Amino acid sequence: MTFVSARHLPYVGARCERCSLHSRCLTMGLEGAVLADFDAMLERPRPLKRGETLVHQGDRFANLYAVRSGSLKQVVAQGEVRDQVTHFYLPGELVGLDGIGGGDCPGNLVALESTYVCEFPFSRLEVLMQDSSALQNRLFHTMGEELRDHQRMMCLLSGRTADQRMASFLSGLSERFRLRGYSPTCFYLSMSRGDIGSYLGLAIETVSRVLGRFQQQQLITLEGRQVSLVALEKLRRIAEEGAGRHSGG
Amino acid sequence: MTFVSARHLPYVGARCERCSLHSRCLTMGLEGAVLADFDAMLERPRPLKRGETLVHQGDRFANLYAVRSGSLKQVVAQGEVRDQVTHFYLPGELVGLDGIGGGDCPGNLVALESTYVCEFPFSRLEVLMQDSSALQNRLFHTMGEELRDHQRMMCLLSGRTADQRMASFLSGLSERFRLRGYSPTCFYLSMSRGDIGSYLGLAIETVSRVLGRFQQQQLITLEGRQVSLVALEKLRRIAEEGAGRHSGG
DNA sequence: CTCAGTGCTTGAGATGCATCAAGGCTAGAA
DNA sequence: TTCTAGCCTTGATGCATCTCAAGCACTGAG
Repeated sequence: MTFVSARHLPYVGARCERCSLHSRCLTMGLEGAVLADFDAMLERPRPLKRGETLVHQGDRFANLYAVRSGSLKQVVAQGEVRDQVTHFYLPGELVGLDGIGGGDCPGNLVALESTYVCEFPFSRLEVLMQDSSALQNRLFHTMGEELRDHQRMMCLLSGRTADQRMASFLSGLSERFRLRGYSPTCFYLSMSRGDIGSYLGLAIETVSRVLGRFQQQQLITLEGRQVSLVALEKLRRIAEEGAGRHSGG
Repeated sequence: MTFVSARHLPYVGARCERCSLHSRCLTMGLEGAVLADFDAMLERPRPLKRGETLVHQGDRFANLYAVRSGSLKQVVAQGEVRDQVTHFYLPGELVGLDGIGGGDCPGNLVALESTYVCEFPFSRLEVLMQDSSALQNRLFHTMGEELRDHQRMMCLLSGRTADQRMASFLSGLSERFRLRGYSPTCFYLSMSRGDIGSYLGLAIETVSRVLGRFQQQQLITLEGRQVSLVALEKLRRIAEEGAGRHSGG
């Protein structure tokens, strides 16, 4: 008989092969023995409460995480500069890739609501990957996607108006929810206006004003953090409009 | 006797083990047979002329590249939105990671001056990595670093003043040159003011004005594209000052 | 219930940077 | 040499967004 640490409650029932996110997780395409090995490797820590920190900036890098339910934000503090939100993580997304090869974790990971994650020790993942090219490919692909996401974000932050950033943010969330089987037009913003502003490079008042404007223009409806995208196509168009700052028109 | 394609001039003399960038390249830590396999895998295409395109946006992703000498920029075109520079690559840096797992290349790669690269077919790299955990680690680490770079860039673009961006850009270049054995205080900007502006999210006129101001303040001296960082420490301090936009002070 | 704290909204004014416009410098072609 | 084209600089102006300030709504504690 073995004991389970206080931190790791026995989610004995949980198994990758039965997980609804299996096909969107690192496990995509894994089968049989490899999937079993993978499953045996991971931990399912107790759920995080809203505001609780999963990983602290500067912690030694050791694990990747997958969000099973709930959501997280990554917050980076840089010296005197005020903290900045660099990422939001939704169910089915892989967390912690930016710590790989860096020795320690580049930011705090904070739960935005009650959140369940799976924990993969990276050192064991490395071993598994040596035996499974499928798993190796999967992780490389996921990192490549994250690089492309960051690139899009850099383009967004550099030379787009507040309206475009907000429209892009909302339609981006919509797409991520849709891909995971949730409603693409009606969802709850688990992050505060302040988090959104920090992420988009806008003052909190600007976030509030833009959302208000969108509501007036009947692009969205808003009740607190519950948002409904009434005119998703128009939002998309705003997000991709040629005329931003720097655009000469 | 085999023929060499017109595109691939016979740099027969070049070998990874003798390359001065060996210890900063993907090959870092590789030895013996693995290094020889690696060497055998790569191509050394003819040098690119200034303005020449190594990879076109939308090309099928196939290769990673390492800069041996010269420099490149990555330019991303997004629909109606004007092109945006998302990256500069200096000698010893790995190019193309953001194409992994994406099917096609996310941006144009354009030489800023006469530039030599090495070309690694990614499919062969994948095979080599199955045999060499050192190589696998190395690539993961490099991708992790690139993610952290992007993160820093996102923080820079979101909520920092023009002066801070420029100071950060210059001290960042300085550091990259230093790490590669070049002078950290005196170097040539192979990119135009327009490229810098696009990269930093500033209008070209602003780039010019900020550089002028820095020169007046005796932080740098400037002759065309030749720059000398007179007060590198002050630049670093400006780059990391708490007071930016959004910082409440 | 009151009170304090937090998150959000709204208004008024300040400002950093983009934009528009003009001119200078350099390199290459004729 | 002159002409042209890029690239860069400098000045004047306008505007998007930040900042400051006030007030509302909600929540939890006492």
